[in-house]
Amino acid sequence: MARLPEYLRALTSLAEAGISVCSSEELAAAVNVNSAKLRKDLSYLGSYGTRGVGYDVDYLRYQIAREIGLTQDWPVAIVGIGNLGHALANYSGFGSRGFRVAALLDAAPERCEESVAGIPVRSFDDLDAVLAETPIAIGVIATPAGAAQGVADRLVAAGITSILNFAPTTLAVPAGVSVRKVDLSVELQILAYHEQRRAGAEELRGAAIAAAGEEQSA
Amino acid sequence: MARLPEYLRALTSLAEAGISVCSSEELAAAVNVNSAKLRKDLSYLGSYGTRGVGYDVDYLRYQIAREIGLTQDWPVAIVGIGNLGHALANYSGFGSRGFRVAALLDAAPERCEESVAGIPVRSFDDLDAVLAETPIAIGVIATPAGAAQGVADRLVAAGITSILNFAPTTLAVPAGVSVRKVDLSVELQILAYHEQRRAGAEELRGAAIAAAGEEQSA
DNA sequence: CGCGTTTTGTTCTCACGTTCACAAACTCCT
DNA sequence: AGGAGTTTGTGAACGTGAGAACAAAACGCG
Repeated sequence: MARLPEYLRALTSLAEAGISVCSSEELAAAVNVNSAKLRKDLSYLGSYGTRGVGYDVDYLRYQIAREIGLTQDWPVAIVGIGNLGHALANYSGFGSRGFRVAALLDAAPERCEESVAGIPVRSFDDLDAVLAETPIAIGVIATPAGAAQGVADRLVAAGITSILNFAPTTLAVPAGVSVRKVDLSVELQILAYHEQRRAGAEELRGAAIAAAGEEQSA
Repeated sequence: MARLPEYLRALTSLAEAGISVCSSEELAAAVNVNSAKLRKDLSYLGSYGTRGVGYDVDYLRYQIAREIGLTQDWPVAIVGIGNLGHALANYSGFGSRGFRVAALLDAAPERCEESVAGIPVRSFDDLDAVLAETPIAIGVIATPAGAAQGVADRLVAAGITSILNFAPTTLAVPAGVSVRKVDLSVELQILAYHEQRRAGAEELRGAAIAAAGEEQSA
């Protein structure tokens, strides 16, 4: 389930606050979900709570981390070291959960600095050589939209089965390869849509009030 | 619907390729969705296709853009000009669709350069003053997790009703405020989960084959 | 002008996810 | 030890969204 990471983060917050036991109600409130849904999600990975008491924060944290696979190391390669690639390479939250930036690749490595965040930038053409040196589990595409599909194809051909795509394109990949997409522009458009609907509703309300006023005056 | 932006992008691609008419089947293939679902989505905003022919690319593009609200200007403020804030301010895809970075805010503006991408960085304490100078429709939070809720509260208090949150926290906001979340770490964890399941399935297959072999030999 | 072909718009069915509600189980207090 | 109060885990209803199938409509051709 896609909610497990959220639960995990909330549990980590609780643990840092010194709380060692919490109820499904409390945890659900922290993640803004229904408590029944949360309990069902947790029950899916086993009965790790005690009735009448709640969940042991640290124990549940470990169980969720194990379910997600965070007990192992996930080496990540970032392709495309532009503005976004830089920011991603420097992103501290990366390493905190078993994810490790193991390689930086760019079509034109001479264009950017030789190393970013202490990691050398290699040429994307050397992909196979890099993979031979260090295993890579997840490829992050931070290239312009035009290059994304080509990069994805080559990553898949090199044996990578998990891709996180920041380029504003829908990638076509064979079955058995997971792709997650992060798209700034889509999120903004969704916000704009709701914002516009709110504005439209307000106008309608205003018009209705005006019409009511006219009716009264008529 | 959250798929409209995807359709819009695919249509733009088609238009750039010089295609002026397309069927629901073609468009659906470009976005990796079922054609019936696509037709249903489009019919929700009116009957803009012609049976036996398909959809006029430019016309449909305009209709979707109008539905989303992209025919107007959406001024955006970015709060938190760290690594990510920099990258966002410089992100070119921002302006392409009616979104315009109208203000950059940071708790400590003296820490970063005076201006990023040609836009001056103001102090977040001057939020009200900035809003008085220039209208802001959408607030983008690119601060560390700890500061995010406080920033959100102040944005909401200042009258902003749409927030795009890049900080790894779930924000609590009053009803009537839209929040979209972009969370790198969650996406990676979802990928890791699937990757682990794939690895686990492979092991199980291997074990089953081994067991079958043992059975045969027994 | 009418028929066949193509493609939309829509209806119906189904499956999934969410929510409610309750029984089982555990703790605390007397 | 027993009962009251909590809280989990889960079975059943509910609503929503997805997919298949079909009717209506537009175009082209004879």
